[in-house]
Amino acid sequence: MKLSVRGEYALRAMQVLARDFQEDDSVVRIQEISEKQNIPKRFLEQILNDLKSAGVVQSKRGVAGGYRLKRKPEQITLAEIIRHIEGPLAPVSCVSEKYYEKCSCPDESRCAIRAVMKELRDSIVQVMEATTLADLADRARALEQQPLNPHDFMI
Amino acid sequence: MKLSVRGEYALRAMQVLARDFQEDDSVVRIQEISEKQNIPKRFLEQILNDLKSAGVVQSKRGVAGGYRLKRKPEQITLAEIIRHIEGPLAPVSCVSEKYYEKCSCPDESRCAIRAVMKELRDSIVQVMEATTLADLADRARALEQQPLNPHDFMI
DNA sequence: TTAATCTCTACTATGTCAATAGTATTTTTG
DNA sequence: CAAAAATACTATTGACATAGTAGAGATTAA
Repeated sequence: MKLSVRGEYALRAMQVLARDFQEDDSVVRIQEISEKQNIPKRFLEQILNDLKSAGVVQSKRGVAGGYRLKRKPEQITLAEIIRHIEGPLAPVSCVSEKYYEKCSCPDESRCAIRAVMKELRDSIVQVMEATTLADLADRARALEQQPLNPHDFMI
Repeated sequence: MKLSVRGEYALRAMQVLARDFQEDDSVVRIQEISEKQNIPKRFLEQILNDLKSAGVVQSKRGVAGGYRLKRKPEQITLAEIIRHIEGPLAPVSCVSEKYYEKCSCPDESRCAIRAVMKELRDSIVQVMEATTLADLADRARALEQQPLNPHDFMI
């Protein structure tokens, strides 16, 4: 059920771009994202390049180059990012809406596991479609306000 | 976010054992599970062996040998099975209750992604903890009643 | 022209999926 | 009681995907 490291890095990189997003053409260097998030730089390059072909980010080459979100943070969901990096959100492909593949079981229509996996897919998709990069940035800003570990504030 | 093939096979095998479960000492042969579910036999052996050390099934060797659930189907959840086969249910280890691991991000307590992943973990755990092998067997029986593909019955 | 940056391709290491082969145990049968 | 057959058990191996590294090239600003 785990996200791949690739997928996790992608989300963390997008969180940085979302947090620093401005309407002008300002970009953030790979180096900077890499340092802020402890992500291996060369690996991050590949991931950002993927997200570029996916239309999530755009890049500027050369000396003052870097990456920025191609659309507003409100218009990019976590689901979109993960689908481009990892493929289906569904735990098994036979319940995927966007990447359906027949599974090896004898009769999908009578597979009880498939029924449960559909429920699971729905809850996963629900969360990932509902959360945009803008939400992420808002939350990040809120968390930055807290001076200490949030556990200390739980009543 | 995908289940490994191993995990999927484990669930499908347990579905068979749950469906055929009886209070006596009857066992089901690997061969039979393998045929019913189109799972490579030799691979299934390894998976069932894992589930044996996990205390989910028990085995009987020799001519009339095979596998059976070690406990009643009501007492085995999908969460237990997947945790033993795959490890954490959480999409990233830094939000796992049972298998927590520090992640590489600079400050977990201020990571917005982590907050979202926690929500996701909760919905996943909710479904997997709530579903027992008895539920699966009930659903399987109900689906067997339906003569045709359930899509045909949706209004 | 130089330096900083992204881009592209290739390579390595590790882990997972799956198949293969052989071993150990139990029941049946002669 | 011993041999044979059926079954679970264990270890090894190869193919493929994932994670990460490396080098050379292309583009841009100063």
